[in-house]
Amino acid sequence: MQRPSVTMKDVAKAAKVSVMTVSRAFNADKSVNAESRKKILAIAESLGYVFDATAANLRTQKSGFVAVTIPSINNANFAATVDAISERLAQAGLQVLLGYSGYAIDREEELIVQLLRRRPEAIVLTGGHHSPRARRLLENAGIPVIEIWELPADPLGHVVGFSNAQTMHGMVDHLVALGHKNICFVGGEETGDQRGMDRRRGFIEAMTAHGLSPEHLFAAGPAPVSMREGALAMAKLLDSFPQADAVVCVSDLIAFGALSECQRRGIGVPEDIAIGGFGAYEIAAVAHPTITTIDPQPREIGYRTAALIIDLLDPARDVAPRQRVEIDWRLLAAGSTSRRV
Amino acid sequence: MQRPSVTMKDVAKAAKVSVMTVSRAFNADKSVNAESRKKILAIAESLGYVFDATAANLRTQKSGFVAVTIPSINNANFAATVDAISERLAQAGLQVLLGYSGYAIDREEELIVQLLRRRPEAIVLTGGHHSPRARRLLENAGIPVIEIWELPADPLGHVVGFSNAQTMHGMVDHLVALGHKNICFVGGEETGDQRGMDRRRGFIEAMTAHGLSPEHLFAAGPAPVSMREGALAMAKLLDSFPQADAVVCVSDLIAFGALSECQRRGIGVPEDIAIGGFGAYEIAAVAHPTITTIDPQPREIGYRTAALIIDLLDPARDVAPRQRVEIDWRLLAAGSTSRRV
DNA sequence: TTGAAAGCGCTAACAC
DNA sequence: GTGTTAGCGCTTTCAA
Repeated sequence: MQRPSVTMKDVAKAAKVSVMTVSRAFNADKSVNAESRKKILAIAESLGYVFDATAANLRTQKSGFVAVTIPSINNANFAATVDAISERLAQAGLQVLLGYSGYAIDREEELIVQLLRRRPEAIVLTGGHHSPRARRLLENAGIPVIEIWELPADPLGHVVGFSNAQTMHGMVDHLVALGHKNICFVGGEETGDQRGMDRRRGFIEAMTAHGLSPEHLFAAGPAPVSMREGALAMAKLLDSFPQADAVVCVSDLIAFGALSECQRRGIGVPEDIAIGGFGAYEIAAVAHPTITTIDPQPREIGYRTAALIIDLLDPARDVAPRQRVEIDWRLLAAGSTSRRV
Repeated sequence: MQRPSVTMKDVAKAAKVSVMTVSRAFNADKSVNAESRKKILAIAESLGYVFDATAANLRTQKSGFVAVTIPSINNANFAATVDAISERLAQAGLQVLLGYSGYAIDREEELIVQLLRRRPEAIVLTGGHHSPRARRLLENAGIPVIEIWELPADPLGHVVGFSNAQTMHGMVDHLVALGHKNICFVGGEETGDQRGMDRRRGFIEAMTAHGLSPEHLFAAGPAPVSMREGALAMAKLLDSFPQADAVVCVSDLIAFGALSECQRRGIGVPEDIAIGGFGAYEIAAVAHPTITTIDPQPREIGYRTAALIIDLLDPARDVAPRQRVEIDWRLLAAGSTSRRV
């Protein structure tokens, strides 16, 4: 039960070759005889040898890791982005080292330190808001830094994202075109969720641009907010502002909670009140009515991020610094916002 | 932009001490003068030094990693387990190295190889079904192996889980007590989702035990299955077996899809047909009606797993081999299954 | 309380 | 096509 610790040396001895040849066999170096290689790998397998990446990394100064931070693992959209990153990077032999910042800037700083100690070859950060020390560490790390899911005003390095504020212009335009005027917003207060706050800001901008009052803002509590909070916030909203004819929610989960609350009260959606969400979560497509939402293409964010990293790590390619990849978002109009008569 | 590569040597030189003293300072060794330590850490920070865990790991033969495999990141329950594991292990200075097996046994084998190369100090596997080579690798790895989310008949090492089949006895007993007889099951066919298949098996056992026909089984497609597939499967079910008075679904997502399909058709839940799910997903508590489900306590699985690992890695504690921690599950009766008249 | 030497398991660089 | 030597950045061990 103790570490058997079969090393390359043991394999070399058993195969009657030098350690170097074993190393070459494992790294698929062409200079090693194909037959020797096959034999060596077979002997290694029979000895139960497992290549030690730690030692190789130290020598080559390449960890094979890409560090990724997300606010929470329990969010289908971030999960989709991470999944896409992992999938694409695995093809390039890179492994994702994942960490959760818990929507807290100081948790993120500590996390970044822990991740940098592993000497990742690149680091991906969800969001563009970091502590001063975190910024310093990242700037000095000497590795590509990619911020995703936002378009930070002052990016650390590369960016793969979209304007969360802009998406809300799309949503408000859609509702105004349908004849809505008393439009409210739920979520995105000061909570550490920068993207939610950006969407709230975008809502205010868009309402103002249409000459409508952007003052009907309802809190849903600190991130992460979900369905339950959506129902509670909607109850508050209906009680305090019954004239509301549309509600924009910071996420589809909130929107679904809001929809549930309406159904509980016998309020018709979209006849009495329209509801819009964000995120194109599965629930938006399955709920009754289906929920109008914004698709931010989370997998596309992941793929583009991974592709950028692969390019950046390829010494043959000379990628310009501070790439800015803007991801298209789409409004998906659905049953929860239908034409007014 | 190239690796600045400040090493301990550089810090030592700047602080006018030996590398060894710097090492002691970073490891909070009491033998180092408190004032020296403070000074050294300040100098290190000013130089932008970041401790190199790779090098330390090689020397100490401890990686600080615990490897964890889950079928998919995009599953709130596995995410909750991983989150709880990470949280608890972080307190012990251990980092989670996460990988996705994609519900495929050969993907899992490849993943296990990749993870073992990083020399984790323990490995956690979701599920108890592995390829022969994977089993061999894990047995020879010389580290604690913990299988979770199931109670495998032939475990590799330790187990933290529950009987998926048993939970369906609970669900069927509940429905039978309410007077249901024509009970169907949706999901869990041969798809690589061992836990889903176990639940399907448990359903068949329980129905047989009650003297009821366990033959109304409906496929929902290969894992991962979700809301959409639930709606489609329910449509098939309603068309081919209109006498059905209750449906047990392999997960709450399927159950919600099934509920949606009923609502679309004007079929009353629970008046015309009762629906049960699994997983205690948030949707079960927010849907209308709320959905009766099984809570498998995913965070508890994570905490108990992490606690076990911490004990196992503590040389002072002598934990018996092949621990078997059984997690309690609970039936949460809700609106989708109400008493028959 | 601090330092010097040796080495963890692998690979770059250079021989042969 | 294969082997030898040296060393990646730390820490163990022993000495002072």
